[in-house]
Amino acid sequence: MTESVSPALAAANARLLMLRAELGVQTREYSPIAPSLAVSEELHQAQEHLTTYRQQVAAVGQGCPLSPTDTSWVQELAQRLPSPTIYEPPLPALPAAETLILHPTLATTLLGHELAAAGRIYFLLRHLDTTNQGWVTVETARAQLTDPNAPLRVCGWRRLRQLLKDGEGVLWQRDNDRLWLTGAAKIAHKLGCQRLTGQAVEIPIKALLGGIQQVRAHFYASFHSGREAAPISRQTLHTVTSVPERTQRLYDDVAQIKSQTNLAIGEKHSPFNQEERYWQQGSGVFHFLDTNGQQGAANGEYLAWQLPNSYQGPHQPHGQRSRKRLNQQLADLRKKVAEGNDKSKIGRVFWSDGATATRAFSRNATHDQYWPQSADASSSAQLWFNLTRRE
DNA sequence: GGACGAGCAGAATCGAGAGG
DNA sequence: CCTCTCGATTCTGCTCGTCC
Repeated sequence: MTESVSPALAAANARLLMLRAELGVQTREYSPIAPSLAVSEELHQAQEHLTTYRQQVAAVGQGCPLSPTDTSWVQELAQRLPSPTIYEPPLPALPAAETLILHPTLATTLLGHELAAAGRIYFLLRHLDTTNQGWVTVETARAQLTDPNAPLRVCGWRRLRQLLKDGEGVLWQRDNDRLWLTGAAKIAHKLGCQRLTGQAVEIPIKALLGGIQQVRAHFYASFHSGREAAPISRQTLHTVTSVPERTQRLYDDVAQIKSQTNLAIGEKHSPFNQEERYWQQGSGVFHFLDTNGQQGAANGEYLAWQLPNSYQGPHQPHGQRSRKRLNQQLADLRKKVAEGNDKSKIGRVFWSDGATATRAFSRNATHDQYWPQSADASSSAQLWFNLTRRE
């Protein structure tokens, strides 16, 4: 886009470039005061609005006697004219992307370190850094995040100052008037994260603009969005996400996480295996009467027990590539610090099909392995087959 | 009895205004 | 820019009920 520039401004710009060259400061590609696309678009809309109104006035005015002595036509014209509507320019638009990429492990780690509020600021600053230069000025942050008219307004300036203090050294480094944003891998490393698990997900910017509860809820929900919908207990979720069970249920509602009841169908019922199963599963075991004959003959009696729920998050997965890259960066950072690797003693027990569950069972028969039965639309619960562990 | 949902009350935290 | 205050919002522990 080429625009004419006043000679004085052009001279001043040339002088600035010369001074920068003398000081050895690198100069970016400079576009001389061309109005931004958004501004010229707004101007164009306002002009169209004015043109339309002029046409309306001209159409109504035709046929009116233009006598300088008789001014009654003025009142008549005023009654026939449409009342002019005030042109209201649109609110400043959000940067082009309306979603941001969030790694569930990072989100839950922020929750665990009471950094959800500061984390929200971090992701919004990343969003504001449209050129990926790695920093945002404090002035920009203040204008975009605290101004009552700003589309990204989430708090007052005083609260922003507190949050900038909270995230200092972890989420960003403040250098006079700039906030240098820390990379995702470095944040994870600083917060003691071993590796990123689950798929990155796309979170709508809108989700970060509500109350802190909504933000926390979406951070929590990203954990479900980024993993398979395998059963997981509230207790395990508490361990993994640091969100108490009561709060998890609340977040389920806020972030619209879908939950699914799961039931495991075991062997045919007999007094002997009932005791055995009680011993293994505890008192959650109950009598399942198969009236429809889904497991074999109709009205067969089986032992069954309730498994933890499975959950489906509201966000779209983003793919594996960025996670692999970040895990490589994390591994590089970890090389500098000697530490053990706490591998799970149990490992995966829920599988998508019987074949993989059987293979897993053949490798390790010390734990039950489960795979889902084909879904029954009439039932609210998902039923699971299982292979029983051998002691 | 385990897992879950729901309601309630008190605690904790947040956010804004006032004043220095 | 900091501290204090206070109302609003959010979180959490407790209890009870339901389902299997």
